[in-house]
Amino acid sequence: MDIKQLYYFVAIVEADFNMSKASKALHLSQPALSQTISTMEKTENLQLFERSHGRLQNLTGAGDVLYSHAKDIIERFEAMTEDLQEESSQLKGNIRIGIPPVVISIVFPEILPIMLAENPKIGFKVKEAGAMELKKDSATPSPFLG
Amino acid sequence: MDIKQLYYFVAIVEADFNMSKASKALHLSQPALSQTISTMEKTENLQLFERSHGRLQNLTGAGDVLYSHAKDIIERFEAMTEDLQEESSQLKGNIRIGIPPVVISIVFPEILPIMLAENPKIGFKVKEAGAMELKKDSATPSPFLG
DNA sequence: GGTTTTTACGGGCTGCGTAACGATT
DNA sequence: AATCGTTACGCAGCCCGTAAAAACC
Repeated sequence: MDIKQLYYFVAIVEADFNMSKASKALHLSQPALSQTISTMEKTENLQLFERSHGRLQNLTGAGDVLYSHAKDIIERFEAMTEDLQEESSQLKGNIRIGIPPVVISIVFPEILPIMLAENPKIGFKVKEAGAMELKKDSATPSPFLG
Repeated sequence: MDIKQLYYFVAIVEADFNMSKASKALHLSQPALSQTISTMEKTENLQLFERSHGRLQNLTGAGDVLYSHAKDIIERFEAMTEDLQEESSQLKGNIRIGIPPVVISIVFPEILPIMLAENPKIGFKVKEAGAMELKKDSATPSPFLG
């Protein structure tokens, strides 16, 4: 059993037990889907769908059990994925910022809190000094990214 | 990302960040484990462990996030597996039972309710008749499984 | 030298697509 | 005829184990 299989299974249910429809939604060939489900049923030794007239008709009892669990797990799985993507997109490292007092009085209250909130992993080190002072201190091209 | 990978990851954390130890617990070669984690980190584009001195030392922030989610998902996954195994072990079909009155008076109250409770999917059809009558009706060897 | 992790390499398994078939409407 | 599902087949990708190396104790 595998997350992907849970996705496939749920997709079929939510495509009104129509494998062809589900396979399109999954961007997967229909035989691949059929085979996956078949393998699943054999491996777990249970029947998930009621089949008749060569079509899927409904969920069996076991299918019902699987469906509710699958929905739950998928939901949590996607929550995890979301959190992880957020982590991976978060910038890390240290940024030294030098701003003259006149500028910081405008920039700080508006921009900095947002940057800090969106990137808690960044260590901001703000140095407040006159323009002359900053120029001397900084050997890097930009006063904002050093 | 995959359930199996979550298992692997959690195993490492719970083996005190010792891959060799974890690999034994997982019945998996240590290089395979190392590679899986490495692939995971690259694929998801995040670092899960703090590494230094050629060892794993601790979880990173991202690792923390993954760990809590993973524990949760694994727990639910195992709950599902348990439920499914129960489904698959349940016997299905129909059983015709023929018992003479003298026997049924003993068997029914003691055994049958248990059988019914443990196997709700079975359709029990109990026929009560004298021993002679049953023998005539049944062409099958056992009076209990036909 | 003993642990621990990473890298390299090769083989077996599996998941998938294409194709063909079978069943139903 | 059109739709739906299963079966057959071949290939690419991966997962893993063995082996070897690198880093650290």
